[in-house]
Amino acid sequence: MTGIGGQSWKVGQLARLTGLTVRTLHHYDQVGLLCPSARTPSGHRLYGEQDVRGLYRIVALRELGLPLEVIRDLLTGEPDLADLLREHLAHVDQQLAAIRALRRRLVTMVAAVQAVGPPGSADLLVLMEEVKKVDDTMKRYFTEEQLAALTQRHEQAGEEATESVMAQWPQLIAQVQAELDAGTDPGAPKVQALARRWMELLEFFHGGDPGLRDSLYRMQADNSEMLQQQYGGPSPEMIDYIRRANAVSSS
Amino acid sequence: MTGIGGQSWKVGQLARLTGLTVRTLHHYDQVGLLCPSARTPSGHRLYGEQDVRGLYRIVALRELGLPLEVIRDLLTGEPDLADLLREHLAHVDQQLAAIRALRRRLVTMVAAVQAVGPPGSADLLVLMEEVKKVDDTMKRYFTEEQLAALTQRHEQAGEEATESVMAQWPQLIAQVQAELDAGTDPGAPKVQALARRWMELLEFFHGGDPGLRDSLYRMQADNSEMLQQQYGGPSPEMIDYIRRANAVSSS
DNA sequence: ACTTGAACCTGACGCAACGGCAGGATTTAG
DNA sequence: CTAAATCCTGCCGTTGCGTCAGGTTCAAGT
Repeated sequence: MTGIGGQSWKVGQLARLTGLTVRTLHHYDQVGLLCPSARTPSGHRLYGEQDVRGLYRIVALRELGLPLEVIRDLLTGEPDLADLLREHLAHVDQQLAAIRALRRRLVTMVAAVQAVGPPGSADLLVLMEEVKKVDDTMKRYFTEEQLAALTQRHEQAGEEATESVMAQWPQLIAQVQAELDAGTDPGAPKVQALARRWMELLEFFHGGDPGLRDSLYRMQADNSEMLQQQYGGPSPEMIDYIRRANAVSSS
Repeated sequence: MTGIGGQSWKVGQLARLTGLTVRTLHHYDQVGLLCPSARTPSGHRLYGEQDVRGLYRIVALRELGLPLEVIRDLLTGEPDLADLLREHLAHVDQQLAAIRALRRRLVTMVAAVQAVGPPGSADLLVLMEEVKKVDDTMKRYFTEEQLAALTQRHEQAGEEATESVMAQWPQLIAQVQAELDAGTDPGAPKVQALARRWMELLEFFHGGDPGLRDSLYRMQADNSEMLQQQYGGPSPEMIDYIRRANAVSSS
């Protein structure tokens, strides 16, 4: 009655046809998502053409990440697909934000671990606290988009490049500190070269984006002691020294 | 024996102390992740200082998204935290890529649905096919980073701006088509204005990024018929017309 | 000492979307 | 007519707990 001699499939055939598993079709039957419109006298499931079409719709909606229950509700009566999708999109965005935050912390943690070696169980806590502090600090100074941009740039540059740049900082800081201690004039060629190198390395982070650059500077200025103590970052004096050096060259 | 008069906590106290739930502590005991080092004669759990420290480490690792089983293995014997974290990071990256792809499809789908109205069940399949095709096409012409940048820009611009820009395209295309049909010279002021408007709207997408712009142009050129039929995109002739108009103004 | 309310215990089901197995019936090819 | 393939139903396992349920113990007030 489901069709005038319409074709029909058994579970295994339908499974091969659609790339799903037999178990999945059983499951969909069980939860009332797709019940075969017929059965053989012995109880074998028989799917008609309507069923197959329905299945394809189910798969389509499933690929959008919708839960089966929602799909079922959608197929019986439609409480507005558009609204539902937008709502789902918001949910996906939340997940996305969460997993991006997780990734940030993980990256920081990996960097920290390979920088200071495997933490001796007690240090793990301290390390995580630091990682969280860094993460919070970043979040205070950068928008979600800017953080994504930073991550992007680092991915694009590749790991070895990032490590290379990171490795050059302590060296550069030491050199500048030496000149600062020696009282070298900011206008001296040596200091000018160092300042240029400094800006190049910074460029790696902000990529020329003025928004990123400003955020970076503000974070630097506001948290210089913390950065200095925890990561051997430059002191406020050093920042000022470089600033003066740049002022000389641009005047 | 666990300490010389060391302090101890009962589940509820520890729960309040750490912000976890009693059930969670029960669970950690059950799976062997954190078994209290002592019990009262009647069986109430007593956590010592060591246990509390252990718990904090567990929470720290949990916040990195590590599964409890892995955390347990880490705490008993350490199969190198650094490797483990890197491995986990790779896993997180996979999830990230998956959810980004999902988000892309969802956004496309939402846009399509609100553009053509709620699909009449049968159309849903066609729509999804189109969405997939668009997604595949985008993936062929843009790198993952570029796609992220596109999304970012749209998020930054806000939904209403995006919709506004999208709404202006058909109008602009119609106007250009009219001039094209009328055989107006590409150098005519009217056409010049339209061409400038054209470039402005395009700017909204590539945001001035040359890589994005090139990808966009290549995709346009390679898939003009498809875009034209499916989305009322401009014809190759129209593209050429605009190109000539731009050539005039830049010469 | 007695009562009462708060805190504690163990055990078990639920969730999301199936995977995988067991044990038995049926279909189909040779 | 037999053997292999396919089908059936039902149940446990997954992840990290939430949420009862039914019973015991603790701490305080009278």
